[in-house]
Amino acid sequence: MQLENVTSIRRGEEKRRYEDACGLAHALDLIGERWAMLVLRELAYGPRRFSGLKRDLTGISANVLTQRLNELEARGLVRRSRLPPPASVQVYEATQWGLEAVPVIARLGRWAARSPLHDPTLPMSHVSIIMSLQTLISPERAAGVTVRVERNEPRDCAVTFTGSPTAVAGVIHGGAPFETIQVDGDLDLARRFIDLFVLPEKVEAAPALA
Amino acid sequence: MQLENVTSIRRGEEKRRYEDACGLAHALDLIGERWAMLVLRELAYGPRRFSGLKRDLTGISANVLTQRLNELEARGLVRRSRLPPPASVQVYEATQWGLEAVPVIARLGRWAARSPLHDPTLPMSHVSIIMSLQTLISPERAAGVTVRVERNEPRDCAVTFTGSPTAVAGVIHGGAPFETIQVDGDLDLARRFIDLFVLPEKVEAAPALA
DNA sequence: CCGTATCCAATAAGATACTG
DNA sequence: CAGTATCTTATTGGATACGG
Repeated sequence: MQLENVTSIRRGEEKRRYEDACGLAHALDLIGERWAMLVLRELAYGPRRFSGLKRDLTGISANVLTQRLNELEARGLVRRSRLPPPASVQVYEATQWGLEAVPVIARLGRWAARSPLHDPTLPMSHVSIIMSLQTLISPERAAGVTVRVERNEPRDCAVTFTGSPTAVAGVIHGGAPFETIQVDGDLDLARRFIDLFVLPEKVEAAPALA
Repeated sequence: MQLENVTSIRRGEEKRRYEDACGLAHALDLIGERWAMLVLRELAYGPRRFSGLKRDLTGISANVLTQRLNELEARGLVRRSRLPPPASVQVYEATQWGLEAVPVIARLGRWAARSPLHDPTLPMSHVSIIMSLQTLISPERAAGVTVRVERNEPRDCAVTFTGSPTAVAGVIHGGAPFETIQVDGDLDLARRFIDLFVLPEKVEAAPALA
């Protein structure tokens, strides 16, 4: 009985930490658990509801999502808040500091895109495709252009790309024809927009097994 | 029997992946397992032997280290090689692509150093303190200075800092007095060297529990 | 609909002993 | 030294049930 209590208390407090002063080890103590960085990714462009997170994080179970959100909140990366009436629903949003990790994990994604094992045909979340616009933009090609990325209702758009995230990614990053999704507005501008983004060069396949 | 075979085959092949085209998700498929990024960190400045890795990755067990190294090798991040005679020992070294992840995970470490939960008094590896010199250098204060970081025997050094990684970190990053370690050579240069490094500002403590 | 809690099965991690 | 083998424990995921 006593021992069981001790165990359960410890479980909540210390979990499985790296006992290491290295900043990276601490980063992994903070956001190294399974799904944690992906939860943060989903919060990159503003507050989200539980059900939306669950839907977009394909494969996560409700109890794990609850646990990750609680941990991130306790560690100061995520805050619960309530949308103003009439919505009045509870949402989760990243704190300022939590948002500062986003460009770093985005660069991690850019690094991984060079992997020969990367499969871009898998489903992806809405946030992922948006984030890819920030990480895959070519500084040279975008010289003189200011690209601002935000989540919003489309208003007065010169061009809109409409479709599933995977299909839109296929057009913007994979060179798929416009017909595979819905592209409205200035098609020439659309083509110039797409040209701003360049996939990083693939690494040669691993020598041994895949 | 048949089913067991299928299970064991699958275990080796697919493990527990995120089925997500997002680059970040793939990065976590590659180096998201426990210890993987820390193994990569240890390889950041050159090849290492198994026993050295095991010693510096405090708390890792031999079987997990073996598994991580095999996975990283299969994924093209790490290569086994053999030191030239007379050493002739087997070592692990990061591939070019693997090394490209290092600055990214280093930035993750810098981000985490802002955490109020970070405890710099914990033990740290030799690699960690070296890496901190790259991540915590202040561009302003180091303007005009070229800092090159490498692993090597000390040769013709104007200043040397000798001590445990934690103690050296205490002097360089924590403002501890020189007497806590061994500092040889030009003490004034040592002081100017230390001034190049600035810890990032702490975030205010998390509101709820720690 | 928005979560939270609980139970169960599958895996990953940790501890330890052991072998070439 | 460089790992394997084995056993135990912890975490994860899936299903489902439950309260607001």
